[in-house]
Amino acid sequence: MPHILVVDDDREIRTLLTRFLGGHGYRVSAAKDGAEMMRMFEAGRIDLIILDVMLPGEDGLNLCRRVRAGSATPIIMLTAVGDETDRIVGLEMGADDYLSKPFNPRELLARIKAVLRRAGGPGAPVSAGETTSGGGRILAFEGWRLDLARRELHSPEGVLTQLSAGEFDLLVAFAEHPQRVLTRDQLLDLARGRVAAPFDRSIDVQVSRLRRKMEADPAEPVLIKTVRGGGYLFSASVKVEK
Amino acid sequence: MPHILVVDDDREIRTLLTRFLGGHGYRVSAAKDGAEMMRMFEAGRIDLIILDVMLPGEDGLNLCRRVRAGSATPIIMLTAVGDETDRIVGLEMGADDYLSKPFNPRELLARIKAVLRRAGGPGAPVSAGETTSGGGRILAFEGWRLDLARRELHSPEGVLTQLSAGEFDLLVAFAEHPQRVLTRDQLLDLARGRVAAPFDRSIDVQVSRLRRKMEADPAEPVLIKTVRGGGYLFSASVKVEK
DNA sequence: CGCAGGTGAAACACTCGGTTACCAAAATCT
DNA sequence: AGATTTTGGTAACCGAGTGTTTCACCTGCG
Repeated sequence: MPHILVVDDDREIRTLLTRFLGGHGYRVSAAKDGAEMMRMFEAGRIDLIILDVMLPGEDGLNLCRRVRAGSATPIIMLTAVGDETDRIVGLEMGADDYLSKPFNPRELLARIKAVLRRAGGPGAPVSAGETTSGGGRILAFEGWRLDLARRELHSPEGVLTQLSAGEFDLLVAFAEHPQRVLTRDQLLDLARGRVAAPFDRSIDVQVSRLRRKMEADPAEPVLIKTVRGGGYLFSASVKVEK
Repeated sequence: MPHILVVDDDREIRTLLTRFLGGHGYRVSAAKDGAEMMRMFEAGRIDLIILDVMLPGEDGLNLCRRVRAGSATPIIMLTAVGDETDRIVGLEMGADDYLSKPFNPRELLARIKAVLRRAGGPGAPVSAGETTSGGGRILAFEGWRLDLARRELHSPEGVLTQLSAGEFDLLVAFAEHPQRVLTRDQLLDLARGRVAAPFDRSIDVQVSRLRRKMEADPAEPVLIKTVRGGGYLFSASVKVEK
């Protein structure tokens, strides 16, 4: 069930889209401005953002660029009618598609499907002459290199470090939200896409396993710090490479 | 008398096309969704499919792919006006032509004739799993070369590696969707054109056989990685050569 | 100083995936 | 056609990965 984040300052449009997309099998969250959007984007696992260009405060184009700086999450921009300029700038900023207001909901649905299909679906085979580099990002921190496309972790010495699927997913969750305290709930959502059961300790165990593989001294963790009563914190600064 | 299958959820378009094409010497059947379409397609001998992209339930692009998995029957896609994305994806999925709505019936007629002429030459030989447009493509990755036309795999050392038909199809499915987690369902659909039975382990076994032939150390696979709870991932980047 | 809640770690249980063996269907060879 | 080989799928076993439980320990507090 893809999770869509709708960003628009018009309350009516937000409720309309929430209801419409919800009725078509999507999980929908809504934000009314950039600040709210970034908070939600960093907290939950978002599969696609529908982003109005005209927003109070920071505008949509800027937000688009900021999201793109650290993530390949698909973005569909909503532009004012016939505003060619916004459309072009939007695509340059890295938006995946655009739609001018007022729009036909069915058309929005079609674009959402198309964009999601391109981004992660089974379709979209490689086209001739291209090297595939879809979401080929590499996250680099403290000498480590985390290759999201190949699902590989390379140590500072350059050796391939074997991680289990769960360990890898958890590390990605950390590396995509560095220098922030993440609760066990958030980590569970980001890495496993599920919510915590009472007395759920699985994240603790996985953190411990990650530390054993990555920390010089697992008893004195440097990369993944414990925040008592809060959760865990990934302390390295992360650079997005590709 | 060629038999055309029209697939569109709009009743008006169906009757319009049925009457129009019928009047021009074609036998026409109509379906309102994917399920109906597949039923008719499998029941009768269909010479050409006219397929709307936007459909209730399974969408046109998916249907196109499913038909292509087991047949070379020509397909003309109907896309929403100016939807470049759908058009491109549609052609990648193996559609033979596209037309954006609303269209001129005479233009549709011209395209039908053209497509049938191209397809229905001397017998139109089909090999399952082959994409129509991608005649002589070679997919290259990590030194390996996968020749789709000859159905041959050459190792980095240049030696011909023997693969069974099923192994070859599965490898093609992987190489056409690199660096993406593919579920067993998707792989079964892509490589075999069928859906998974409960407790279906056939993909696992085929993956194991592929690894034995291609991985330096099958116990620590580098090319085809396992994503526990998710499926498999082809981790090499692929270049299309011809 | 004792207590309560929080965390790390070891041990265990359960699930999932890799692999082998085997069988039936299909292809190939006499 | 019949025999033989190849191939693909199923069943079964085993090991790896993941979550739960438990206990020890630590920290902060009364």
